[in-house]
Order: sequence, then structure tokens, then C-alpha cells
Amino acid sequence: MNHRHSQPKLKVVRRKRAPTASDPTREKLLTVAGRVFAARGYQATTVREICTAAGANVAAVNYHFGDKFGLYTEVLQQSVRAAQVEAIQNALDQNALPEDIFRAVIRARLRGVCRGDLPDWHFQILTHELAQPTPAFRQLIKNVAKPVFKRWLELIGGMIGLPPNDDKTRLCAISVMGQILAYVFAGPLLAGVWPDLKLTPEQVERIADHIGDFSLAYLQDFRSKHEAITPAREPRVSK
Amino acid sequence: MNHRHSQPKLKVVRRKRAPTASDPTREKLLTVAGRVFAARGYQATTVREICTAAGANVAAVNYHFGDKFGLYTEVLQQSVRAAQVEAIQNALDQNALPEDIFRAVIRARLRGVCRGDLPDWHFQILTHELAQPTPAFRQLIKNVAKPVFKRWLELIGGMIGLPPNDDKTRLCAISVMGQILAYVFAGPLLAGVWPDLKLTPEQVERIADHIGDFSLAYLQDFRSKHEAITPAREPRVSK
DNA sequence: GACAGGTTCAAACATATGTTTCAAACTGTT
DNA sequence: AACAGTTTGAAACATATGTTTGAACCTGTC
Repeated sequence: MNHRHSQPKLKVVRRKRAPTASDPTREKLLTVAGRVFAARGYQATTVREICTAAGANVAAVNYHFGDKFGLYTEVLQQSVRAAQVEAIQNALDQNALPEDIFRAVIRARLRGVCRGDLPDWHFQILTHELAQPTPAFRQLIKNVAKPVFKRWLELIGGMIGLPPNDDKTRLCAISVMGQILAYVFAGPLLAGVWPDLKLTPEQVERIADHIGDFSLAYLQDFRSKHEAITPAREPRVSK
Repeated sequence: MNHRHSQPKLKVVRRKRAPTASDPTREKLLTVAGRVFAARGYQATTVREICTAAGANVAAVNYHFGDKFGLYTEVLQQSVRAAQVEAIQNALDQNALPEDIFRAVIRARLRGVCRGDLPDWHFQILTHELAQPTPAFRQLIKNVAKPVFKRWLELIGGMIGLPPNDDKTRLCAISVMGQILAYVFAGPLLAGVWPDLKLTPEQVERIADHIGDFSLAYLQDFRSKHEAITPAREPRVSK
């Protein structure tokens, strides 16, 4: 059967042994598939292209992953795992000044876009998902993005002296997130508009610092302006 | 032939008369195709689906647009035209205080995401292009996005007292742009993370105001801190 | 009404693609 | 060496899809 219209569903694999041991072709398929899915998207990618590029037989995908979508799901999980989520969680959970945690999160997230000089195909896959979410992606949002964002809201809420579920807190959280997303997701747009931009590690640090400065200007100002009214915690001297 | 792998190219249409007059089925195809392309992306969309949804024959697409890609190209142009670009250009070119122009641009861009209650499929198409740019899209960036961004840089450069091609100016321009992009392009992500967010016109105005406040906090602060060193134009009193 | 040119339609075409099949090759165990 | 279980390979299958074709169907003009 062909799922070109219906959203694909998971399917049991036919292989017997659990995929624990290091399986060369399985491994090769996964890495190759990542690149191809990132470049073309799920629908436009053919299992034949993946298999020939991986030097494997056409049936290999169905044997090892049961399904084209089974392969894609594993690639997607691998991408999300590589997307520095744990780095961000670590940054969020460490014990430090809110401002320092804040800057650390921005840095952690931005560093994902420049891993050495190899293309950031992990994020390209997520970009495809952004345009056309699959069930697997919604699941990942629920399980990964939502908890992280919750902590993010708590951090920012604490910084401006508002509860995490206040609309203003949310708006601020998205304002910072959006600045990062511009570099992560709007690659083609940025390239067209700022061709000289090279995402070297040093440049990424500069960008992270800028986003921190840019955002803290408002957040700290907001706090100092409102703490007279709502002195949530340890008020600071207003300059 | 089937362009599943190679990027599609333009092709001559077979129809004789120029498509000037109001052609019902041509029109229907365009509007329907917009929705479908936005929902599924170029590759996953079938001409059969478009045609049946438009109540037309399978051959209609090839007759009226020569090609599946010919239809897509027209839809894309229509989307960009609808993406409020001219509204933004108007906002940028009007004679007013920089801060007012600044806020007007943000408002104009954000208003694009809430046109009444109908889905913002124009931007969904652009999201697909962001993930997998077609030649048509690169052209549009060069012809549309680049000039607008140039004016945007001039505006922000003027506001912080730096030349348009200064890296700091660019960083600031992207910081503001990114905040907007979060609402425009990261729809699925936002929905997962802030389910209660309803993009009513009033809410959009609130968001626009927030982005303006958030950004001006840094921009005005930057200006007043640096104008002692580089008094580019009419220095203002630092609070 | 006859005619010509544009438009629609049903069917057919050529091909691409996900999947299955089943035999051969391989691998570790006895 | 023989065997069982696992993996690979070449071919075939079923179907989906973009496109073409040629006849029918309009629609305005003489």
C-alpha cells in the first residue's frame, strides 16, 4: 500500500532479533536517510534513493524498519535527540542566577545550528515537520518541547516577577524563542538577505550574546518598572 | 515525465487564449490548489486531488497551467502578493517618526497571520518553501524580501545610530524579524506549547505592541548609550 | 443552422514507488 | 560439516500519479 494521502501509521517490523547489536546496514541506512529526508522531506524521499546511497538492497528498509515511515520515525527521534534538548534542559535545571541560566539556554540552543562544518540536517528535518507535522512530531512536541517550554516560562516569569502562565510571560518567552528560531529555521531566508553571514562557532557566540543583551534590556526594565507594584521577590534597585 | 527528484522547470502552456478573461475553472483551480498545496506541500499534492476538489477534470491543470509546477508557481506568486508585502513597503516608505514606522511594520507583518478566521494558508506555503526552497522561491527572495530587508536595515540603523550594513544593525533587524517569524511560521510549535493562544485581530494587535515594546527597550537604550561616542543625529536626553 | 476555435471529458499511457516474495548467502552453534 | 536462524538480493507486484490523447461539448460568428 502507498500512503501518499493518509498520514502514515506505525507498523510492526518483520525482523526477529531486537536491533540492539551494532548492525552495519541498519546504521548506514539511518545516517543516509537523515540526510536525504532533510534535503527532500518525507514525501519526496524514495526508499530506493536511500538504499542505493547506503549501498543496500531496496528491501532493506522494509526489513529493518518495517516501513518507510518506521525509518523516518527513528530518524526523527535521532534528530530531536541531537537537537541539544538535553543541553537546554541541563542549562535550565542548573543552580545559578536567572540571567546566567537565561544566557546559557540561548547559547545551548544556538550552538545546535553550528556543529563543526557539517550541514545542520537535523534542523532541516524539523523544518519540514514545522511545515507539515506528522503524528510523530506532535508526540515529540508534547513529550519534549512542552516540558522544556514550561521550565522556560518559569524562568522568565521569575525574571519579570509574573506567574508562568501570565500572557506577558508567554509573550516574552516567545520573543526570545523567536529570535533564536530565526537562525535555526529561517536559513534560506537569512542566506538570501544576509549572504555574508557565516555561522562559525565564534559568530554563534556573538549572536547568542546579542540575543541575550537584546532581550534582557526589556526583561530587566520590565522588572524594575513593575516591582514597585508587585514586589514578587527580592526587589532590586532601579538604577 | 515525473519530476519527483529533479527540481521542476517551467513549461509552455498549450492553451491558446491569454488567461486574461475571468475563467471560472482556472480561478477555481487556483484557489483550491492554494489550500491543498499549503496543507500537503508541493510533492505530496496530487493534481487529481486538486481537480476533484475543484470539480474539474484531471486534464484541467495541464490545459490551463501546462504543468503541475506551472500551477504551483502561480499559487506561490499569489501567496507572496497576498503576504502583505506591499503593506510593509508602504509602512516603511511613509514619512513619520522612526519608532512609528517601526511599529507599523511589525503590525503590518503580523496582521498577515490573521485574515478574518480563515486559515493562513499563504504562510503555510511559504513555510514549505522555507524547508525546501524551489527556484521560484529564491527568485522571490531576491526580488521581494531583499529590498524590503534593505529598507528595514536602514530604518533600524537610523534608530540605533549605526550604518545599515553594520553587523549590530543586522543582528537587531533579525531579532525583531525573528519575533514575528515565531508567530508566522512556527504555528504547530506554538499551538503545542500555548494551546489557548487565539490569533484574533485584537490579540494580534497586543502581540504587535508587545514586540514593539520588547524591541524598542533595547534599541532606544543602545542609541542613548552610544550617542555620546557616536552622535550620529539629534541626540536625545538619556531619561 | 453551419462552422471554427476554445474548453472539457473519459480513458489510456508511461513510469515511479512502496512493498512483498522467495531463494541465496551468511553466521554462529552443535 | 550440518543445521537453524538471520540477513541480503533480484525480481515481481500493485498501485498511484503526471501527462497525453482524441473525441465530445460549448460558444460566439457568419
